[in-house]
Amino acid sequence: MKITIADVARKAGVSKSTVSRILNGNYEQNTQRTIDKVLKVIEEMDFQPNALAKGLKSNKTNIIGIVLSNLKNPFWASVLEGVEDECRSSGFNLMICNSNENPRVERDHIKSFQLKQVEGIIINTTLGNEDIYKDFTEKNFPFVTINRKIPNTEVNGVFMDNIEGAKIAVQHFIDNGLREIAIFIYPTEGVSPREERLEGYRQALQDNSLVVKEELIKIVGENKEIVKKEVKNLLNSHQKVEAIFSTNNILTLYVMEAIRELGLKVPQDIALIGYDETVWSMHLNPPLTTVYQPAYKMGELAAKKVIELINNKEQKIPTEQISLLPNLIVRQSSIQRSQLNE
Amino acid sequence: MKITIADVARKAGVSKSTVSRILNGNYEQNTQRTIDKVLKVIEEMDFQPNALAKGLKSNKTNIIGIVLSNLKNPFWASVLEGVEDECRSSGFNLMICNSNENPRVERDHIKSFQLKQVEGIIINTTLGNEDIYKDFTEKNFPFVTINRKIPNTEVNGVFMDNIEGAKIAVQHFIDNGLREIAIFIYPTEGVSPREERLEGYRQALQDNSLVVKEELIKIVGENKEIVKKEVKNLLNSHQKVEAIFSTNNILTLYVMEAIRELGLKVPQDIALIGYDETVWSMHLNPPLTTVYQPAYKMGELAAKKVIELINNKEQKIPTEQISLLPNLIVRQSSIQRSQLNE
DNA sequence: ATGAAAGCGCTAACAT
DNA sequence: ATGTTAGCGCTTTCAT
Repeated sequence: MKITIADVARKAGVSKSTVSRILNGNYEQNTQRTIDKVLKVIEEMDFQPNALAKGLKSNKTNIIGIVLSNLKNPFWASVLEGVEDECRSSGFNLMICNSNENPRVERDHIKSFQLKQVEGIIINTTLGNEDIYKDFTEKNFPFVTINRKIPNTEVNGVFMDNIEGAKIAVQHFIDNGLREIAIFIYPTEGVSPREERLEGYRQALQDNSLVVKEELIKIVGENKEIVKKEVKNLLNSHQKVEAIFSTNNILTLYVMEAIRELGLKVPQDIALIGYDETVWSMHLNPPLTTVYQPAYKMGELAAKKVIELINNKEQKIPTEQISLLPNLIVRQSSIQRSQLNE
Repeated sequence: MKITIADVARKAGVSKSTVSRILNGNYEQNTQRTIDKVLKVIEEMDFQPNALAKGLKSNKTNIIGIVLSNLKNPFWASVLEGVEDECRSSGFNLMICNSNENPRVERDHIKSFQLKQVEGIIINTTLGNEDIYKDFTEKNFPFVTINRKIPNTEVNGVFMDNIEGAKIAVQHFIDNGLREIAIFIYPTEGVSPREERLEGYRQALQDNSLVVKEELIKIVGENKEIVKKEVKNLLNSHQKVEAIFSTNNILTLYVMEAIRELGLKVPQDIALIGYDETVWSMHLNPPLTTVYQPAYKMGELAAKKVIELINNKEQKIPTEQISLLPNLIVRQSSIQRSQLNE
């Protein structure tokens, strides 16, 4: 049933080695006649070399594994696209799985990738398996983390500069004359992008000699109703709040809904900036100012890095942390009426 | 460096066969002592069986491949999640790639999957490689299409009932007293979901004895500005239009933007229904009525189907087409003021 | 209850 | 310029 290299060799009247050589482009020493003959037979028989056998022998599978923690967030779709494109253009296949933020699941997936002999792994870590990451790095196994930093561990990674991202958002508010700026953020829990966004928020205020008011820092979960309640409480309190910096794309939708339900207008009553540019940002009412993160680029660079590591396994390449700069996409949600009319 | 079954055998003082048996749960005829001993050594050495060798020998890789055509659309993220979950719980790994709607790329990916000996393939076809699909089906190779139907070809597939989806949307308009209903749709180009949505639109009108007005059928490309121009032309013409059925989630955002720019209100001036429920639908202003499609379910069922085919390769299972029903999520965008005040 | 040995399909060192 | 041969790490039949 399945055609092997031996079948081709027999039919072409040559040895398996010759077929193998030609298959792999080691033409140098072959007669053009032989090459043509073998190629013709391969074509005729529609021969498909078995990558398993090849991989077993050569220790190269041309497979990269990626572990994501959340497929639903469009941010990750872009990252995945970047990784996929890069893999494709470099001739690698991509194995994907979803840890769903569960370290146990992540661990299983990594093990499974190893059994399958993937040549490298890209991961958005759940921060529960540092021992594995450390082990990989020590063993020189091609491994790249994305998005989340791993504390106290020198591994290859591609990250966003989240401090900067928060700073440009808050600075933009300040530049527009807003001073009472609240931040909505998920519990940081050691997740570096969250910690950094909060840190960036603080820094931006301090850089402008403004005091950081703890009551304007709203740490919220993913429950929509609770988020909305927090927004309403904040805006109804005697706290003066002029602007909200919402640090997650879905969270921002909840915030807007709450504001709308209060009968308040963005940006006239309250200015708003969201984190992560999405397809819908510009279509919200009003169009939303967002911190754009180069997600596709992050995926692409991560893939490039693993591939570089794979192609240079002999050399011990020093670990590298790449940091990508976000930028602000200014729309109406963040600009007060006075500016709007200029 | 790498530990093999031979190393384990040596250390445990047994043969490779014994280790292999125990590894694969063929305990029946082994002494408990041997089992324990071998298991202990496996544990101690942290032995990881090489799936390549296993696959080469056993002709089973436990890998499924999926070819998607568009990673960015959140609809596909849900599908992917369904596929991934099902694969995981059934012990399969998932290889993913993106055809980007390009049949040539799709073809390359499929070839590549075959070389890697994937045991089954799930695909959202670009409709350019029917020969391959037919071939797979004839050869009894586990193969399932999703979302798009392949004309004149009996292959396994999981689809949405797009005729029904369009009908419930249009019927909802009609039930609310709206008669002049326009549809915005991408060029059908043989893509079954588009054809069916258009068909469903026509049927719904006819079922209610309304005439289908060709000038209310707007076939548009993906260019935002052109879409907006079309919307404006339509609403500014002396055509009476009471409602718009927008058949794609991104398209709907463009439509809304154009309406807003015209100074018209949804739903008072023009009612609107979009296709595909998304995270942002409920947060638009006004909240958008959408046709919800069970995307996760589609992914899950497709994966279940390939796995079923994989596990029963001997039997020729007749091809099956599964159709999933969408349903309408009613929000304010589709309900005219009169209803709103009830 | 366990072991020996052949072989899955390929590559590569060595031989010619 | 091409062929021979010995594995890669595993499974599995056949022996014992």
